[in-house]
Amino acid sequence: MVLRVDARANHARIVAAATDAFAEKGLAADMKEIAERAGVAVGTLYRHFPGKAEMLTAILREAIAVSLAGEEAAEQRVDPIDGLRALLLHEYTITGRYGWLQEAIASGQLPPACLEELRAERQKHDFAGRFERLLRRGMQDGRLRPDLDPGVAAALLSGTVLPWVFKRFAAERSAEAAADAVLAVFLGGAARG
Amino acid sequence: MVLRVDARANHARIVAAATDAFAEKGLAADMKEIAERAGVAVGTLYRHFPGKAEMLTAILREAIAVSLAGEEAAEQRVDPIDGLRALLLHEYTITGRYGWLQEAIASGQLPPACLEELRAERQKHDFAGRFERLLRRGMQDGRLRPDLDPGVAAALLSGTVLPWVFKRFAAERSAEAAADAVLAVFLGGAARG
Amino acid sequence: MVLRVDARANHARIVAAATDAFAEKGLAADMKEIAERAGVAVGTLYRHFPGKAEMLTAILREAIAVSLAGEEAAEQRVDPIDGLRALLLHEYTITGRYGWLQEAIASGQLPPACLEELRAERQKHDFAGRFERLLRRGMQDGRLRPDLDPGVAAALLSGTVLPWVFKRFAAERSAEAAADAVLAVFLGGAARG
Amino acid sequence: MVLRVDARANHARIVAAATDAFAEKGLAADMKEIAERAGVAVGTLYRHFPGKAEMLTAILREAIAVSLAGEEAAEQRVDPIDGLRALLLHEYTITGRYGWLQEAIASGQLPPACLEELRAERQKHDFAGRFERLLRRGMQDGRLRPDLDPGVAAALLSGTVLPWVFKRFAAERSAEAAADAVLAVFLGGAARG
DNA sequence: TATGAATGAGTTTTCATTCAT
DNA sequence: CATGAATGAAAACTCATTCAT
Repeated sequence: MVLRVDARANHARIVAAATDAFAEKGLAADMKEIAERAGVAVGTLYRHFPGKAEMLTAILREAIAVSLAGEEAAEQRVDPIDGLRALLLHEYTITGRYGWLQEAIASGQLPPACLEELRAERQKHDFAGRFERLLRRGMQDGRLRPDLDPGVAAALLSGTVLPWVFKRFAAERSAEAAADAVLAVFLGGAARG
Repeated sequence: MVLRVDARANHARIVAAATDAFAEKGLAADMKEIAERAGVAVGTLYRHFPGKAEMLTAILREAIAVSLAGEEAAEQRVDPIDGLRALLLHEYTITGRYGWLQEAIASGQLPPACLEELRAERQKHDFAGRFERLLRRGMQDGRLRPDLDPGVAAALLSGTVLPWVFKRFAAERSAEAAADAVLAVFLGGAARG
Repeated sequence: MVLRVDARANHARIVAAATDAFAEKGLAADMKEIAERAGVAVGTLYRHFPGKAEMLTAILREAIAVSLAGEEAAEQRVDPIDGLRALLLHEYTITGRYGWLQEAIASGQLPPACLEELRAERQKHDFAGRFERLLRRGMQDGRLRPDLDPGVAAALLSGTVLPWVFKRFAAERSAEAAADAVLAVFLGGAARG
Repeated sequence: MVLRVDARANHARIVAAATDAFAEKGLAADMKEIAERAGVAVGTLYRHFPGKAEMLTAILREAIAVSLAGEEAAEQRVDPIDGLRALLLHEYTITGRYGWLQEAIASGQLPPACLEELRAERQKHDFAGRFERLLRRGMQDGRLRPDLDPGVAAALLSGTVLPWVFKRFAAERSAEAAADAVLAVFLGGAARG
């Protein structure tokens, strides 16, 4: 029982350390560094995960779990525009921690094993899809222009979530302020009244 | 002197092969594979570049050169909205070839040597900054809302250029159609009239 | 902590194997061969030393340490002629193990890094200088001719220490006999009475 | 005919360049560098020599040829002490140019092919042996002590010829002065009176 | 069970040698 | 013939993974 608790704590420490390491160095971060950050020996990593790929899988799983709650909550908002705001806010909140994963997935650098195992869950996590669904609801509700192309509109919003873009425009803003500012431009348009 | 023609051709073949390989496999693409794609022996890579890092630098330099022409032309348009369209169009055109570099730079995975050598040129190439400048001009000209936040607006546009976003929304569109569609949403806003 | 014993043993085995390999093949001896001689895998060499140059540095350091004790003891002899004999004897004893290093240093083939780091210690180890100092003392003491050129005399003695010379004349002699024989000729001169 | 002259000149230039390069960098000097020093392309080296080993063989052959004349002349002197002086002088004169070869042979780093082909000639060139023969003659003539050990005495003299020793004691002396100084100590002995 | 040293396959890099021009 | 670009085997080095302690 006590051991279980210890092991569980170690597991969490390792996942956290690996998440940090990957965020800083990309997938090339090496096992030695992860072990050091976690304060354990390399061998210990292999007691908790069969290998690097599985460690990534675990992080991806965690990322998805963390995301899903917020994403689903956002999508369940009655008002689709509230939903968009909540979704942006949620993604901005986690982009610092998990943005690298987004990039790694996007650029096809994750070991295939990761992706296969998580195909189903990733589907659920696909936030660009969620933006699109919320946008469609907004169009049906009459809150958004009926002639909007939801794919394109989702692209505009979801691009702001990627770390490189986010870091740039939101460097000195709270996530809330960032979400509000993006939504203002997005809804109101840039063209003069 | 005569051989220079051959060597020059090989050089181009190597740069092209490396660009492809990096686009597909990321920076982890190995020298052997690059050589095979270029149809030369590994040693030949090292006759053309001192090492992998310098090869990357060369590609980055080429990418910047290719980008700059289009980016500067776009920025020189008299009408800032024409400029935005031209800039989007230009970036969409090259994102397939050089998007991975954008990501690699963004996520800090390039060898430091690359970045140091090209700091100045990268400044010039910074397209998010160009979006911002064009937007400011539009605001001064009265074509865009005076209360626009140009940083945020630039974020919306420049996010659509990143490969992951671009691939998604523009999969079945020409670059022109994509630019027009993005601009339409961006200028007109998503909210109902 | 416990493993340190193992690792320390391995470290010694590696240094010994490398010393042998370099003695036989010169600096061109390759890491694979050194690993085989030491009975470890190549990777293990790199756990103990950052690279080949540092391995050489370690051997050089060891060589100097081994040399210094004997050389300083020789120089401290009250009787400078005893000192010369002790110094010759000492150098003859280690020339089989470290002579190649002497040659490598002499012919400028060591990686610059080695030399830089050990410049100070090498100064102390400079045995030709020690011969000279002992000779000067002998001249002051009146044991050696006052008109001797100590640099030239040191050259005669220190030349016999180099592996190529030593192997030739001392092939079938003990180090003691060799030192005595050299000293006899050196002190007495070759000319007839 | 004209071409022959050209080719011969090139051959000489290459041998000279290679000799310089090996003297500076040791056997690790690379073909590219030799070609550059000779002012020809690498390919040209291979027109003149089948490979690096044969180039070394050629240099060794030249070194021996250059040495032999002087060494034989020295050995033919009527007075064996004149002979010793002439031999020292001769070796000091060429040690700057060919000393590295002496070291390379001594430390067994020459490709076996070199040595095999030149075994016979090397025998003749063996200057330590010549010192010994001259010393024996001096002993028979009564010019040198009858109880001298000629092998040991030869070691004392021949050690001074090796580049490392020679550079040290003869840095600021002419070859003549060096030979005289060495001979003075050698013949007169270092001991007082 | 945790540790960290050892392993060795896989990369990067070098350089003697070949060969198209 | 000379040239210098290309070749590829061999060396240096890295790092995920294993395993003795």
